[in-house]
Amino acid sequence: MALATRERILEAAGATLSRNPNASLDQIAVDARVGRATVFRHFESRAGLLKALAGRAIAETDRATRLAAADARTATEALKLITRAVVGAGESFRFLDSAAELYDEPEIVEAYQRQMSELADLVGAARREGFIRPDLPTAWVVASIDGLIWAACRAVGDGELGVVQAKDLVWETIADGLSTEGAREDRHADQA
Amino acid sequence: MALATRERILEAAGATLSRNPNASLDQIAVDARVGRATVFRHFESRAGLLKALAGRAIAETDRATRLAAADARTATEALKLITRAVVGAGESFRFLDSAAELYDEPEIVEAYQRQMSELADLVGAARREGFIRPDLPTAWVVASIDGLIWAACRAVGDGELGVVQAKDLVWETIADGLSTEGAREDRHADQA
DNA sequence: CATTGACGAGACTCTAGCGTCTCATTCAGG
DNA sequence: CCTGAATGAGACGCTAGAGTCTCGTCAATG
Repeated sequence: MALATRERILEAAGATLSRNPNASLDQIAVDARVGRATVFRHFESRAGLLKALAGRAIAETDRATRLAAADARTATEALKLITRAVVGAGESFRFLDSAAELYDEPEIVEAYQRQMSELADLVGAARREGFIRPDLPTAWVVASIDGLIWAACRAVGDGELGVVQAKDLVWETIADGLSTEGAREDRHADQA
Repeated sequence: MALATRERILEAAGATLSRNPNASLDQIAVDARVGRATVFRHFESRAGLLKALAGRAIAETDRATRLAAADARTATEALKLITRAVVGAGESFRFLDSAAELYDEPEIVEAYQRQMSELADLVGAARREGFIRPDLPTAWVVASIDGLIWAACRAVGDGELGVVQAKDLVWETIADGLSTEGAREDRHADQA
C-alpha cells in the first residue's frame, strides 16, 4: 500500500496547492486522509514533496508530448497535438502557478527551460512550414501559446469549460484568433 | 516625505513580490531602502500592504480602462484600446499572480470580479458588432484575452518584448491568431 | 499466534517572519 | 537654537508551520 499512499499524497498535494498555493503540510495531509507523519515517511521535506510533484508534472508533460509528436508528420500537426495534450494534462501542473520555491531547484528549472526550448524549436519548424505568421517574434508565439494553455487549464479547473472543449478552443484560437474572418481588414482600418 | 516613503514602499513591494511572491516584509523594506518599522508606520500589516497594492493596481486598471473607453466609438475599438492599456499597466499588477492571501479580501475579490464582468460585457458587445467569432463561448474569449494579456506582461517583465511591441502583438493575436491567413482551411483539413 | 511493516496520533523542538515597542537620529520650520 | 515629525535600528514576544520522535494500532504474512 506504500505506493498507493504516496500517490494519494501527491494527488492531494496537487489538488490542494492548486486551490491554495500556501497550503500547509497539515492541510495536505488532511486532504490526503493521511497522517502528517506519513507525508514525511514518503518525502524528505516539503521541498521534496514539491519537487516530486513538479517532476511528475514534467514527466507527464514529456510523455504526452512524445506521444503526440510520434503521431505527427509535420511540425504544425505536432504543435497542434502537443498543445491539446498539454491542455489535457493541465491539472497535473496547475499548482506550479505559484510554486516560487521551485525556482531554487536546478533540475526543475532546467527541465522547464528544456520544455520551453523544445516548444520554441517546434514553433520555428512550424514557421518554416508556413503555419506561423512571419511578422510575429517566436518569443511571443511561445509566450502566447503558453498563456492560452494556461487560460484553458484555468477555465477547466474553474469549471467554465470541459476538457475536450478547451482543447479545441485553444487550438482554434491559436490558429484563427478570436475574431471573425474579416477582422484583419478591420484591424488595419482601425489603425489607420 | 511621508507620501514619498509610502510610495517607495509600494513600488518596492510590487517589484519584489513580482520576483518572489513569498518575499518577507524585511526583504521588501530593504529593497525600499526603508526600516522595517517604517513599513508598519504606513501600513497596518502585511495584509494591509498587499491590499493597498492590489487597490492601487485595480485603480490603475480602472483609470486606464476608462480613459481608453472614452476614446472608443465601438465596443470593438474599446476592447482594443482597453487591452492595450491593461498591457501597459501590467507591471502594476503582476505581483497579483500569486497573492493568494488576497482571496480573503472581499473588496479586492469584488473589484476583480467587477473588472472581469465588465470585460465580459464588452466582449458581448463586440460580439454583437460581429467582431467576435460566434462559435466561441464568451467565457473562453474572456479567459483567453486574460491569458494573452498575462503572457504579454510576463514577456515584458522578462525583457523578451518591449511594452509597445507587446501591446501590438496581443491585439494582433486576439484578432488574427498566430497562424497565417490560410490556417483556417489547414485546420479543417487537419481535422478531417 | 508471532512478526513485521505501514500507518495515525500526537508531543516536542526549532525557526522564520509578523507585529510591537523603544530610543537615538535627522531634518525642516519657526 | 528649539521643537516636533518622520525615520532607522534593533530588541522583544508571539505564532504558524516544518521536521523529528515515540507509541499504540492494524493488517498481512508466515
